[in-house]
Amino acid sequence: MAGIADIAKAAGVSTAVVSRVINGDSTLRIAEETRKRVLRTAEELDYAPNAAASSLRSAHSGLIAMVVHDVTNPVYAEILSGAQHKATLQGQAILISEASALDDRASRLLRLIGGGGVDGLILQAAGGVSDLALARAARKKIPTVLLQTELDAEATLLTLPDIEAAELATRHLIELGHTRIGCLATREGLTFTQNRVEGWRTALDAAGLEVESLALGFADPAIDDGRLKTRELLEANPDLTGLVCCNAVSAIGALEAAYQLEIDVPDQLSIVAIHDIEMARHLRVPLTTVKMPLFEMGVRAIEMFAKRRNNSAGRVAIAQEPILVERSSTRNL
Amino acid sequence: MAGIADIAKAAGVSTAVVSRVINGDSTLRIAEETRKRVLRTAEELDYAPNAAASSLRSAHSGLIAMVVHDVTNPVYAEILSGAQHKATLQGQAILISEASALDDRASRLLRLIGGGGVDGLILQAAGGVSDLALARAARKKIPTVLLQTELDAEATLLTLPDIEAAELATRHLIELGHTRIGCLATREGLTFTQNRVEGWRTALDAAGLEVESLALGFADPAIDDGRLKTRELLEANPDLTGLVCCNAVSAIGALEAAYQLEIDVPDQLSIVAIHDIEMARHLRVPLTTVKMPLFEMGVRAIEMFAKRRNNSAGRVAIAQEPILVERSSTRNL
DNA sequence: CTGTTAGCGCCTTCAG
DNA sequence: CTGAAGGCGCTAACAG
Repeated sequence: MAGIADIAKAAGVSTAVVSRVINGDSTLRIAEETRKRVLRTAEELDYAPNAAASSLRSAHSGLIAMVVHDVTNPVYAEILSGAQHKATLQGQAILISEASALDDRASRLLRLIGGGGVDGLILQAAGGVSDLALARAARKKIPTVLLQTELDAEATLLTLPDIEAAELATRHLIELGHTRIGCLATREGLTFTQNRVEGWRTALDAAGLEVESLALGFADPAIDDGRLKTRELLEANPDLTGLVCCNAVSAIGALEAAYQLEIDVPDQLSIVAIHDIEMARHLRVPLTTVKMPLFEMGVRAIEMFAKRRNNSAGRVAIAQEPILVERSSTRNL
Repeated sequence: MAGIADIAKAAGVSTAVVSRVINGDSTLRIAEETRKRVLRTAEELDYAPNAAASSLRSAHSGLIAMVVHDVTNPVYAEILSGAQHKATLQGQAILISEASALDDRASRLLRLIGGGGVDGLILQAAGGVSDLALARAARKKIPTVLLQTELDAEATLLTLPDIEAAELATRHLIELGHTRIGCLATREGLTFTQNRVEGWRTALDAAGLEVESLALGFADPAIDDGRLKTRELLEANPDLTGLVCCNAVSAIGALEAAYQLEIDVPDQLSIVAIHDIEMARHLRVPLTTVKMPLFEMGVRAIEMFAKRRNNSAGRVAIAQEPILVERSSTRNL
């Protein structure tokens, strides 16, 4: 395992020169020939800088940890995709983990977070599972980006245009002539849930429609929970003709629920979902969705760790507008 | 940022004791009281071991890199899920990356791989993009697990029961009375592609059916490529009544192709897919699939890095049997 | 049983 | 313009 010293010796220079050549130190004035020779020698000896030593010395690892609830969720996958893409461009790599991994006191990720092993932390927080990680991060001054959910004033909150998206979805149904429109929201109490519910309410209000408080349900972003909660919602409100699902995954469950209850979509019930995952168009009933800038969100999350160094906390809204993608799950009344 | 020295001083012991107490060194005989005190002091000072220093010294980082083609692919997500789960239990964390990230010479991941920054490498290799990473890994003696695809004798090859799965899928169609059964395989040339094609052939042979070589197509695990290649396959072989798709994602494309060609599934064409992703049951036509032990594969991949230390290369087959999950995309002729 | 000490491999002043 | 040297924080071997 060739080290910096070996190549210094082989090239007939000092270790300092090697280090600076390798790291492309621009303040270094050196004969072009020597530079070439150093590089060549490094290549020949198959030199690769030791990652641990380098981070020990430089105090940053080039690693960003991303903590999500369920690595299997296609919505998050889109975010990861953006994050991974941008991270690569910035010379960073991404550690992925489910929030449950933080429960274990001895979890590696927790140790990395505590011990400066990561340069940044992206948290898709909900429910409070990751509070521990967050607390540690804060104490250690690790730059943290919160995805969509407020948790702590120290971290940057990155948000999607939730209100707009929900309004757009609701308005679409209204324009199709629907007047009794329910909402299957995401988990209760989260910032973005509140915003989406607000968007739904606002759109109904603006159209002079009555907001039936019973027509609001909450489901986790899982197909089965979506199915269950939609079922309850539909049974409690048999007169609904439109449903805004705040998450595409739970919307799949909603479709399922309607199917089980023998409610035809879209003839008897129109459904719009927030998040335009790829599967949406291939479902039993191709889903009308509102496309959100998820990939972009991943990109922005990573960017935060590059740009920053100055402004830490605060909120950053992703400006890109949500877009309505009409498919077959909605129709005029 | 409290260090080991601070807590040693505060607790009135040496740094060595602190280190060993913190790391739970079982060979250390120490008064229970002292041990408690050290732990308490560490807690009070909010001590967290420095990750870089620790890996520098101990020569392992607790990081496993997993390289896949497309983080958005639900099949891989299942594998990641298993890997993440097991890694957490083993006190390791997972670095995720798309293979394209390795193209960049300066990519962090590549540097980690070269510079001993990761303890292991899991490669879902195909096409050769990741050869560079692999070569580096081999040179640096980083334990590597290849997922499904043979690339290099130095690495452990972890395989699914591909032949059995394809046989099972094909046999299912045969039992339903089909005699003209095509195969939409995965990318040409890969080990597991060959195995699945072999399974298809074997099953046909065993039933005394003719293998029409024209009825074999290859598609990448993407919906659109699946659609395209199925279309070609179907147009070249209009008499097919059954199709074995070697990948669930391309199978979605196959469904799409049939729909576009106005071929009814399952009335005119029965489709079985390998890999039982969650979406399969929610598709336009709920897909009959062969469930493979993907989660298990993730778990096993990670286990390799714990158990090993002795046997490096070789192949490991995941024994768990593939299971047929009947849904609506297949019917008797 | 506990403490002292010598690096792990690199980067970065500071002399030369 | 280049080389020598001191740690970064921790661990493992070796004294005491």
